[in-house]
Amino acid sequence: MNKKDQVTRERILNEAEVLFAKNGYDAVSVREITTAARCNLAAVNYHFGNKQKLYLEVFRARWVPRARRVQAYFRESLASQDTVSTSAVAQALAEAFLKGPLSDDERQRQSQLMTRELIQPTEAFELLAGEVLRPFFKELADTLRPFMPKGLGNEGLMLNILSMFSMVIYFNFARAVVSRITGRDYDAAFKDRLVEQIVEFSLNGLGKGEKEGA
Amino acid sequence: MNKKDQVTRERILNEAEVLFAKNGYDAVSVREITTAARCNLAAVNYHFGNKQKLYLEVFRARWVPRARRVQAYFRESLASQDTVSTSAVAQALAEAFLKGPLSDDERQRQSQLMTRELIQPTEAFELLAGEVLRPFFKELADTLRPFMPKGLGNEGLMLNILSMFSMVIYFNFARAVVSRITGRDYDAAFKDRLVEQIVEFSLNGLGKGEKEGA
DNA sequence: TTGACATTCAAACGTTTGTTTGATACAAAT
DNA sequence: ATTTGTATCAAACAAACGTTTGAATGTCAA
Repeated sequence: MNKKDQVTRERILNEAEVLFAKNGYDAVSVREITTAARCNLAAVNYHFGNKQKLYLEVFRARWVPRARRVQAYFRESLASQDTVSTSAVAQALAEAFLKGPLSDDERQRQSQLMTRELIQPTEAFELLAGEVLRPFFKELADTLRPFMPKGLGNEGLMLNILSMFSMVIYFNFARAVVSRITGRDYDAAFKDRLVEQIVEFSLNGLGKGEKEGA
Repeated sequence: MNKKDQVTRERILNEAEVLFAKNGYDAVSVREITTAARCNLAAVNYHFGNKQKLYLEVFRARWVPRARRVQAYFRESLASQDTVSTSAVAQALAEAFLKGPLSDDERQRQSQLMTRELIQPTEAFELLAGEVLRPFFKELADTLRPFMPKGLGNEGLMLNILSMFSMVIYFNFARAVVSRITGRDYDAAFKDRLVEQIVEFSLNGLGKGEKEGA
């Protein structure tokens, strides 16, 4: 294995991720990928075996590590608080996903790749669910458990977490609708607004609390 | 235009909807569609011009009318209540989308088609957003407005509606994850549970209220 | 310098793709 | 019975697809 090889392999992975995220697996041809990566057509099969295995490797080598970075950001952001509370968890969660350690392009790719797997699971879904989502939800559950009402079972807690999660990923992947409905661009100010929205809604639902603090 | 023609055209639309929803535009071939519809390959181009126009017609002739049925169901369900309240709106919304007038297959197709357009808008997105989502959100906003805190602007109200909506569509399209995390099948009982979850979360967020009523 | 191995490359493989064509079948109107 | 218009069909089209091949190139150890 050469140095030049690594470079080509990496370039293919990068371009494949961008194209798969933007257009989906079937709409992207191996020729598109290799042209974007400025290498020969046969390079995909040489380095990855075939197109499907390249797609899987995008998740293994790119998506999962990035998801772990987001998770780590969430963990640290929570640890930096003096006291953990429900609102701190919601805040850290929303910030990690909507702002967090990823660039805006990375974030968009990440949620597009994930959402495609959620709609129509392939082999990559096992990676996504088993290595990232399930452990992360488990961690969230353990963190939130002490603050939940006694009567709330594990299923109820999980559903609450999924409810928060639904907002977080929705505001990431459905930008087209959100922009169209609110009439706002996805700039830094709007992302702040969305974090605020998710936190507030997670705490009080439809407005009961009139933003007493802050 | 013949009677037989209508039948073929309808069969193509039906099979196209099923396949586009399940596999996405690019993963479905015209041959697959015409084989499933038991007609000649050239029928798609004869009746619809080309594949892309067929895809668009699926939204025009199938998706939009179904979305209107869901909307109507929501409206009637709300009208049948003696008094409109925030919780009644949330209840009617969640029920319309998760149970509502559609069969389970229809519901799944509907949200898969929509979610694909949300991730990666095509020409069909204009139909979806302009003819269905925007007017529906407008209606929701007008209904909820009287119950919202005075300080809440139009943008805040819209974001609240989008937050509810995010849960509703998430619990529809991300069945794979939801099932995997909660360990439950999407049977009638679980859908009831999800409606309850969405209503409760929409009203109280993360649990502040310990389900005082009911 | 030679040999062994890893990587790139142009070219071709056999399929499958969306679309077009021209003949045929069928219905209703003249 | 003949004309007219519509719908279906098998067959073919060029283009694009994923993958394979075998030769060329580069790299490093012996």
